[in-house]
Formats: sequence, C-alpha cells, structure tokens
Amino acid sequence: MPMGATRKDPGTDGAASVIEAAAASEDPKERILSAAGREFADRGYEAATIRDICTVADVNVAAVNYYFGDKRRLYVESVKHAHRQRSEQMPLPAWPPGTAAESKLHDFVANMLARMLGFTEPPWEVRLLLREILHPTEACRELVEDYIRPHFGQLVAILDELAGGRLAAPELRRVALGIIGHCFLYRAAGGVVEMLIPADELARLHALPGLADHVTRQALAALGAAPPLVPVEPATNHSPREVSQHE
Amino acid sequence: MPMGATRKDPGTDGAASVIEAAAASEDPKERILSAAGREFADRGYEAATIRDICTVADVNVAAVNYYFGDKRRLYVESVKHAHRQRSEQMPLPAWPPGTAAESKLHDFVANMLARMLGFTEPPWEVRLLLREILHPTEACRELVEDYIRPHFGQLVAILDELAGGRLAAPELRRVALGIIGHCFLYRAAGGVVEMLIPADELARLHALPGLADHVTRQALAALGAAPPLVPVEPATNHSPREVSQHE
DNA sequence: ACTTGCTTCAAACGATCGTTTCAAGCAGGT
DNA sequence: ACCTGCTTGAAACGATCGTTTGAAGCAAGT
Repeated sequence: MPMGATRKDPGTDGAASVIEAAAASEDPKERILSAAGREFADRGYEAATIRDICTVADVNVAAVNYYFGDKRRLYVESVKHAHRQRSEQMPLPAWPPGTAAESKLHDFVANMLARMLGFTEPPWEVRLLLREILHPTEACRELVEDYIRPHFGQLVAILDELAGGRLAAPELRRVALGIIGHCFLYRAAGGVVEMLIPADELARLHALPGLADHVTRQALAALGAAPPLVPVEPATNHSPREVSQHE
Repeated sequence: MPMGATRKDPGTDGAASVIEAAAASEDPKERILSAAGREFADRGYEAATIRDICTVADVNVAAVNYYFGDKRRLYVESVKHAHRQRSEQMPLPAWPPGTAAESKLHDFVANMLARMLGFTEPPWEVRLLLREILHPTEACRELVEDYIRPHFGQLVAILDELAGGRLAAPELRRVALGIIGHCFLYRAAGGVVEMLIPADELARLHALPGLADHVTRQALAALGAAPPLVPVEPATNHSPREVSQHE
C-alpha cells in the first residue's frame, strides 16, 4: 500500500516535478532502507530476498552490496532506520507540570497502544521493531537503550507518582511490566487474541480508547488509586465474597 | 546469526555407536518430528534446513519427503507434535470443589508461568509453539482451539468466581488478557525485559514463585479481592491523593 | 578533451536449498 | 526360490539465493 510520502523536510522541495505515487525518495540509499524495512517486517530476515527489495526500491541488485556491504548489515541499518523514523515522528509525551498522575498514565497507555497498534494502520516500522524484540540480533541493544528504556522510565516515574513513593522500585517495575505486557499481547499475539474473543466483540476490542481506558483503570485499581473493577456492595455487613450461592 | 555459521561437522563417523544422547526413538518418523521441532524452534522455518533436520534425526534426506511430503507439512506436523506432547505432560490444573478462587488463580498463574518459562529448562516445544503464536500459519487455529482456549476459559471462570458474577464477560476477558499478557511478556520479550531490569535484580525476577505472587496479587487488587498494592494510609482524614504538594 | 571518482547496470558465479529419482535393502506370504 | 510392498540410500536436478564482476554512464575538475 503506498503510504503517504513522509516528507521530513518540507522546506527544500527542490524540483516541482510530481514524485511517483509510491514513496520514492531521491536518495537510492534511503529507498533501499524503506523497501528493506517493509520486506524484512513482512517476511522476516531469511525469507526476504535482496532481489525483491531491490525491485521494490527500483535499484539494481548490486546496489545493496554497494551501499551496505551485505544483507546482514542492510538489516541492521533498516532496523535503526525504522527506529529513528519512529521515534522522531512519535516523541515521548510531555505534560505541563501539575498534571494529575492518573491523566498522565492514561495518556501514556493510550500513546503506547496507538504506537503499537497504530490507530490508522499497522505501520511496517512497528512490525520490524517487534521482530527485533522477539528475535533479538545485534541491533537490539541500541533499540532498547534509545527507544524502549526512556519510555519504560517514564512509565515507572508515573507509577511512582501514583504510589506516592510508597512502593519500592522493583515493585514499580513489575507493575510497569504488567501494563506493558497487557498492551504487548495485543500487538504480538493479536491473531490469537482475535480467535479467543467472540466475533461480535472484536470491534469493541479494536477500539483503542476503550482498551486504553481498561488498561489504565486496571492498573489504577491495582495500585489503589481508583476503586476496584468489581463494584463494591453498597451497604452490607456481610462479606462481599459470599454473594453467589447459586453457582 | 544464520549467516557465516559454518556447518557443524559431525566429525569422524568412526564409532557410530553413540547416536544421539537425547531422544533416539525407534520410529524414524518420530525422530524426524523431534529433530524438526528443535530446528524449527531454534532457527525458524526458513533458516531450518531439511538436511540439518535429517542429520540430527539420523535419517536420509529423502525421508522427510517420504514421510511428510514436503517441508511445510513437516512443519505443521511438528507443531502439532510439540503441542500434543506438551499438553499431555502438563494437563489443565484441577482443584477439589470448594477451593478458594484466590488459590486457584494463584495456582493457575504459577502453572502458566512454569509452562511458559520452564522452571527447569526452556523446552524447545514451548519455543516452537510461541513461534506459531507470533507468526501464525495454518497450524495455529488447531493450536488455539485445543491448547489455548481451554486454558483461557478456565482463567475466565476463575475470574468470574472472584468477581462474584458482578463483572460482564467482556470485562472478564480483558482482565484475563491482562494477566496473560503480563506473563507473556517475560516469555516473548524476555531478552528485552532483562535489559530493562538492573542486573542485581534479575535473579529475583527469574524466581518463578515471586513472579506468580506478584501477578496474582496485582490481579486480585485490581478486582478488589485483595487490598491494593500501595499500603493505605493508616488513619488520616486527608485524601491520600494530596500527599505530594511540592511541584 | 581527458581524467577522476562515484554510481549503475546486466550478467554470471558459487553455494545451498527443497525435491526427485531410481536402484538397493528387507521383511513376510506363497 | 519368487514376488510384493514398504523403506532406505546416494546422487542428482532445477531453482533461487547472496554476492561478485567488469564495463558503461555521468557529472564535475583540470
């Protein structure tokens, strides 16, 4: 699918000629990186072929070896390229000082879900980065340090604020991992999740706002910063755990 | 790392006595399935070669095509084989009637973590099934129906019991997905998680009981069946949300 | 015009893959 | 012994992969 041309520098348009419909950059090196990213994301490292990549990028087969040396280095560079593009088009969220921690958590989760699932479309950059997370190669460490750790740190900070400093760092991290895992499941195992949910409910599940609400509320309830998911019995002395006597 | 990997030389075949220490079955078909499972789990479908599989299984290259037709069908069969072995050696947990739902949830989580992470060893069967979940092929549907859906249903039933029937089915499913996602993250993205956690805490994180405790407790707290993670202020009239007043 | 340095191109190379072939082995029934 | 059906074996086939090659194109610099 021809994605909209992502013009990073709108100031220097240069030629007035209308560029091809497909995202065609001037620089062949960048064309190769884009094509390689898509192919690697779709088919995986082994199944993606240099010939296909070069056909998509509209360059000669020898171009890959000329610009990148070999296939492996092309892969590493395309992962970095995707990560670079992704992080500069979706920076870390920032809030004015004094914003309620609950709001920040909700924003953070919604942002993460949007980044992972893509509110409009599932971008190939995300799929490529996911592949790198699931099957780490040499490009993984840099990805974690530059892309994942800052987000993780921000989430932990929000949770710390919510806990009012009354939760130890290891505990905070585990709560954060729970939130991330919840979102991660939809991205990494979305196909299986869809099989587990009744068809008539899938539309609801794919509605991002509702998902973000639920993930946030569950985390807040676990921390004690929001009422539990199960509505409390209005006013009874009996233990709320004895309600169901009919199976 | 598939590139540049020099093929492991089986060495001198002088003494053909010691075949394979691991699993040398009588049936060559089963030997192929075992070897294929390991190779597919380790290297992925594309990178695993029939020649390597047959070398490990100690059969001729033609045996794969003789018994399974082609590589794709061998893959599907090896996934089913792994799933079959795995589910018969780790059946669904069962509790005597009247067991507290909290205990059941804890057992369920501990069982799932043990199944995923493997307290003794990371079995290749799990890695192969994970591959199928992450990159579904034709073998996925059967896997979900026979292996995953029963577990999922059991978890939802436990949560329903915990909620005392006061939570709608969609909500219950989302809570279940949260729990599963939490565990799933450690299995699927364990390498990245390990980079995010300080080294001196990794030992704690890999201690299965503690992990199960935390996942269970977080879920219980979210449902309201256990006190929140953050210790409640002992006795103050002030709202606990106004603790931090300095900005 | 000639050189220089960078880039592109078509073609081929060597390796390896999945698959096929066909003959040899090896039971048991007659 | 013979046939018969199933299983194994070594070798080869055709396709495709990543990579290399060497020449041609092309815009400066001199």
